[in-house]
Amino acid sequence: MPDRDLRKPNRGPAAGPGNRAALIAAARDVYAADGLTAPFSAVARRAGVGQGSLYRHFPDRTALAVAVFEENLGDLEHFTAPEDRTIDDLLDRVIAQAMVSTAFITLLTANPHDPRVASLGIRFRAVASRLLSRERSFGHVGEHIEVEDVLMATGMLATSLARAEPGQRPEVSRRARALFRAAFAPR
Amino acid sequence: MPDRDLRKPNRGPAAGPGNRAALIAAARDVYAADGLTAPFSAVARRAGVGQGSLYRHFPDRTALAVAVFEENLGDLEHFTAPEDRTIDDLLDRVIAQAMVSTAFITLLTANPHDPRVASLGIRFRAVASRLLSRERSFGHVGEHIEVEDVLMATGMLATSLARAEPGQRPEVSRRARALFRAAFAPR
DNA sequence: CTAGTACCGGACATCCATGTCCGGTACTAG
DNA sequence: CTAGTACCGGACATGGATGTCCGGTACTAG
Repeated sequence: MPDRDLRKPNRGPAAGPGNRAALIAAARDVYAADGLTAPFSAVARRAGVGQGSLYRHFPDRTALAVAVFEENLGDLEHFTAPEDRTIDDLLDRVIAQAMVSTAFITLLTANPHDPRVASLGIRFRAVASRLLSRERSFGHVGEHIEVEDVLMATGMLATSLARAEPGQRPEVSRRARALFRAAFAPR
Repeated sequence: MPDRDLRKPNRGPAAGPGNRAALIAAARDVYAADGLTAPFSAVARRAGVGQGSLYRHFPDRTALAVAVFEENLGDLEHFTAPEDRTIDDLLDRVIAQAMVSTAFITLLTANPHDPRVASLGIRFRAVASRLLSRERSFGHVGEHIEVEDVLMATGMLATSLARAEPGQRPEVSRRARALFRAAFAPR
C-alpha cells in the first residue's frame, strides 16, 4: 500500500473505502498499545485519517471494536474447528491472542450488554460449548463442569494477562493454566 | 455526629480533624457506588467538604484509597487470626467485602507499583501465606499450591465479582469458589 | 476586645476526550 | 471544459475531571 500524499490538508474521496480498513488496522495497534480505553481520536490520528472519517465509518467506539475483534473471533473459530481440538487448545489460543492484545476479552467482559458485543459473546460461547461437550464425552473433563465454567476461566485468564506486566505474562498464563487444568479435571 | 451548619459558605477551622474521617467515610461510599475511578471531586462533594480540604488531606487519589482500604485489610487480618481459619474462610471474607465494594481488590491489582499500595499487598500476601502453610501441613491443600496461586485466585475472584452485575454476584462467587476448591485440592 | 493564625470552602483555570460541522478536494457525468 | 456530487480532513464547541488558589471564617493568645 503506497503512502497517500499527505501534503495537502484535504484529499477528497480518493482515499476511498481503504479508509475503513486503515482505521481497523490502526485501532488494532492502538488497542494493543494503550488498551481498549485509549482515546477514540487516537485511532484516527494513527490511521492518518480525519476525525470526520472515523465517525462516519464507526459511529461509536463499540462499532469499531466489534469490527476489529470480529477477526479475533474468526481466528478462534477457525482454530478450534478440527475435530481433535481441546479446551486446552482454546485456552492456548486465547493466551496467544492476549499476548498481543487483551482488548478482545476486555471488550467481551466489560460491556456484554451491547447487542453487537453480545453476538460475539454468543459465538465465543458456541466454540467453548462444542469443545466442552466433546471432551466430556471422552471423560477428559469432569461431568460437573459447565460452559459457564469455561467462559469464566477464559475471562479470568485473559483478565489476569491484561493486568500483568508483559514480561510477567508467560508466568501468569502458566500458573493460571495449571490452576484451571486441575479445576476441570474429572474428580 | 451532629450536622455542621452548612448555611455559611465557609466554616473555618472549626471542622477540625473530623474532616479527614468524613472524607474516608465518603470515599468508601463513593467507591462502593461508582467504583475506584469515580471522580475524585465526588468524594469532597459527598463529604460536604471543599475541594481544598480534600487535596489538603489526601494529595492524590491513591493516598485516599489506601487510607480507606487500610481498614479492609485490617478486617482480613483480624478475621483470619484464629488458629482454625482456612483459605476457604479467606475467600469467603474477600467475597463478603467484594459484595459491598470491589474497589479494594481493584486497587491492589490495578496499580501494585505504588509503594503505598504495595505495602497493603505485602500484608495481604502475609495473610494468605500463613493460611496456606498451615493448610498444607494438614494436607488439606495440594503440595503444588503456592502463595501466588492463592493470590491469583483471590484476585480473579474479586475481579469477576467486580465485573458482574450485583444480582449475579452470588452465582459468580459460588461458581468461582467451586473452581478454586477443585484446583487447590490435593491431587 | 483585638490581632494573628490556621484552616476551610468553593470558584476557577487548565486539560483532555468527544462528537459535530463545514470548507475544500477529487472524481464523475454530460 | 464545466457543473455536480460524494467524501475527506481537521477545526471547534462542549462537557467533565483535575488540581490550585484565595477570600473568608473560627479559634487562640495577649
